[in-house]
Amino acid sequence: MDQTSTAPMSLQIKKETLHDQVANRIRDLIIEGYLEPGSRIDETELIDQLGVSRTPFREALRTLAAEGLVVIRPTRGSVVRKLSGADVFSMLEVLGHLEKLAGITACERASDAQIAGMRALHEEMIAHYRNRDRLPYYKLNQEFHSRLAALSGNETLQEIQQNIQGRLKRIRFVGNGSPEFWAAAVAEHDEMIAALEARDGDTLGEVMARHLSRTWDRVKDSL
Amino acid sequence: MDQTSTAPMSLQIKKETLHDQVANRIRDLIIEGYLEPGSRIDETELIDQLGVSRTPFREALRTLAAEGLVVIRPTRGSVVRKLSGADVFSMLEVLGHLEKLAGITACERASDAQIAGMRALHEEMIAHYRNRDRLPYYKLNQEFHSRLAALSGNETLQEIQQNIQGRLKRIRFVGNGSPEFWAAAVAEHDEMIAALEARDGDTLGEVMARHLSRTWDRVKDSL
DNA sequence: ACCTTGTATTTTGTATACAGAATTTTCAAA
DNA sequence: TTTGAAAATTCTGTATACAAAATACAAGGT
Repeated sequence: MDQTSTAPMSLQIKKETLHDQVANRIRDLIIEGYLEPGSRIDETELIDQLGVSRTPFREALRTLAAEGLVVIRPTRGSVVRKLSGADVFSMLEVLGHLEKLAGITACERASDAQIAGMRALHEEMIAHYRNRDRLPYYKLNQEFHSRLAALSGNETLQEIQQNIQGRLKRIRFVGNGSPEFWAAAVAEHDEMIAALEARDGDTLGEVMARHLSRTWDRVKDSL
Repeated sequence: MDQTSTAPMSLQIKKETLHDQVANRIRDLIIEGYLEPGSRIDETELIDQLGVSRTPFREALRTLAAEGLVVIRPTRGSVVRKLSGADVFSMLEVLGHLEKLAGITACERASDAQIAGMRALHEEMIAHYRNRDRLPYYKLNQEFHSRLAALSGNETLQEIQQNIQGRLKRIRFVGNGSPEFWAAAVAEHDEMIAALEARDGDTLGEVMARHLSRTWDRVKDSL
């Protein structure tokens, strides 16, 4: 996750199995919109587009189902999960509380170096914001929130945050909002960094929660 | 969930696919301790014990892996996931905050009938407690927490609560604690019901959080 | 025309076969 | 005995084959 850290990284050559590759590929296809929410997943078609057999493909589907990205209807095929407004709201509600918790614990548990790293990331984001580079900003934004979750030191929190973030990626990507929303988001990130540097957990938690409930405003119309 | 409700129930015959059955079966085997945490899962052996072929079996394994109950090490077989103390702590920390949220929102969103249902369930639990019937109490306890999560009206919260609860089942079952712990747990449930009936979200949330952090005390020595 | 019923086609679920890794065993040399 | 390499065996990953179910389609009846 943190390539620049000094922690000893495993040199293990990662051999990714086919089903993992397939799962990753399908995830991307969903996020990038090639597979539309609600649409049926044509096994035969995707299989020979990907050039794999059914076995790894189906295993991948089951993984994605467990992650909540697709829905498998027994004997009736699979569908890209379509999120209702209520679904998204509920996810953001949970995510808000989770990130609030992450913020509070991060203030207690993070090292100074880690906090400095967050500041650096934030500056990078601001640079992209100044140039109005949406995609790179978007990507760093994902990382910003992931890293903050990591600073909580709570692996379960991280895992769940990752999962929900994954489910929402598509929607956030589409409903990336107006210039004003963007500016507000940047301002909120500013507050977060300040609170984190001051190790003011309550404030950070409060900002995180607010940030997430704003996200709902930013996104809700594109449903 | 509520079989006695007056809502029209679907008459659909539920056809469970083999891999779902297998996944459920393996889940039970893990919870009941036939498959020990950390032990390798012998594919060949389990396959002919269950009387299924490898395909549904492997699909089931991948589901369980996504749920966090087993770990699949590429080309080196699968293992029942063994939770470290830190794992359990992190899960309970998250679960505590989630259930706190559930409590707060339940006070806002639950109907009087639903609250009465919780009271009834609580009375049942007390009856089991008086008779020192551990297993039935344990089962209703799971339901108590699930139902409370349901009252939040937040599906994502429910889903995640379910998932974490599932991962912890085995451990909770083993470390079911001393009589004093049990009595304390019952007392806490008492507080919860009272707060819920008073629709006092803050108090309920506070009790939920406390209850979960006590759970850590109840369980931590059995790791 | 529209619904029904039976048939063909497609699609899904499961079993099995095969290839390539990893593990275990064997056996010889230090 | 211990060590190391090679062979044998057992497992895992993937492809494919077959069966059962669902869907699409067509013919016949109302």
